[in-house]
Amino acid sequence: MPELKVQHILTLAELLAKGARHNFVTITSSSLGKSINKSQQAASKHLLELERDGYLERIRSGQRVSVRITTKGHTEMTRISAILKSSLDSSPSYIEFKGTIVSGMGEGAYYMSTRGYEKQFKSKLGYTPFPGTLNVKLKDKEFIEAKHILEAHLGIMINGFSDGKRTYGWVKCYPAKINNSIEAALITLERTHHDDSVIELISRENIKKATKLSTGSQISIRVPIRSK
Amino acid sequence: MPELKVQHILTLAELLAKGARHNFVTITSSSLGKSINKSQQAASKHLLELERDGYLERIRSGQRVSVRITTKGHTEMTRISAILKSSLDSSPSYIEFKGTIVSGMGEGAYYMSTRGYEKQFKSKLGYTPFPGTLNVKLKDKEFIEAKHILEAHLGIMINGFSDGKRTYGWVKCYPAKINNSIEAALITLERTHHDDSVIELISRENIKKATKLSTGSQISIRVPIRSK
DNA sequence: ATTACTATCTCACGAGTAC
DNA sequence: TGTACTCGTGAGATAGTAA
Repeated sequence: MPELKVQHILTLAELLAKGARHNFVTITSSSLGKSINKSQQAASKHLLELERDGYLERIRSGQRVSVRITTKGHTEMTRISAILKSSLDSSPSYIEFKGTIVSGMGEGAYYMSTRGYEKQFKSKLGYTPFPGTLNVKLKDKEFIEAKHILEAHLGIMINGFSDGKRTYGWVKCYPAKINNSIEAALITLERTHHDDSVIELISRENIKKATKLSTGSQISIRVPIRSK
Repeated sequence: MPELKVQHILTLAELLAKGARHNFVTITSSSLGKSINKSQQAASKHLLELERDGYLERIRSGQRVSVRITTKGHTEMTRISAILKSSLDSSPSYIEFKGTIVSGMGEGAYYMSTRGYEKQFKSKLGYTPFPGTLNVKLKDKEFIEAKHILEAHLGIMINGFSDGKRTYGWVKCYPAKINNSIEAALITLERTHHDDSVIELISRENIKKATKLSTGSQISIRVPIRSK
């Protein structure tokens, strides 16, 4: 689609940067070559081809050669720049997980309702979660990998504590949306009893009840991330 | 400087557009090839090289291959996009002419102070120009060419008229700055008595007096243009 | 259906050089 | 100094094909 050759993009960018949009700019092929990290010959050929294809015009006054980008050249550069920019901007700002609900909300309940965690959830998450976790078995390798990527991002840290009898590890919370609607938090535990392919979620409500989802249901979890 | 190969830019852009910034996106080399207008083999090689150089990661689940752009890849694309954008934005928004003042302010005076022109100058330009024009002999071919480019842009049109005895052609005015300070207007005439290498300027004041410039002085004229 | 190898072709680049 | 030929080299593309 870009009928402008890829190799010429940087050359045009360089000329544009030198101000050749509206005015003729005097330039030598060797200086241009240095700017684009190519030889004098390559720069000369670029100019020749760009001129031939209508992306720039040249005027010679004896030795001096002046160059100006045509509207066509400018349009094309604008287009490419827009493609790049939009492909960068269109990146979704979330990490998505897909999998199926597994198990009950078994032993998670015990931990989640421990006093030491509950207080922190309330203050850092803004609510006291339903006592129990929703476990989701991830569908593919890529989601397991995504979990590692997620861990590189900042989450809400719930500190571990000890109640004298035993110690409880930290819990990291990542606010998330289930099926693009229910507010929840994906949690990672310092001491997990699951393997890598299972993630755990907590929420204000009993997720299964609130959503008619049950063991075996396919769900999607999206964790928004701030793309610095 | 871009250690990312130029040929890979569009490939990365395509993957980015498919959402591969944070999530693994499933893709085949032949579909990617179609997207970037290359062969399946070329797309495959691009993925291989981009992975080798750390711009993306791949995960295979049997036949399926999922791809995600790394931070390095994203950073590099952002950098290139910024280079392009800044080279487009940095374009000066004026057309510049350089030359030397010639002749006196001879016969222009007669026309400029004609009642039919004066009224229009006052209303369209905002002032009644000093009766006389400053003529500038352009220094180089590129400025003569720039004059033609200027003519493709919209100017302020002063209509021609007839006073019964004779007819007067239109005058097109382009507000300009002389030596980056004095407000003036470059004018082009329907019926000019100069050759292409001379431009005429009008101004509220007597330019020569106001600026200590005289015949033979080198001056610069900048005509701002709105880059649509 | 895939991916990715090998072989081949094309063309971008730089060296040398004419002008 | 300049630009821009020719020509040799190799990167990057495709065709064919194996797995």
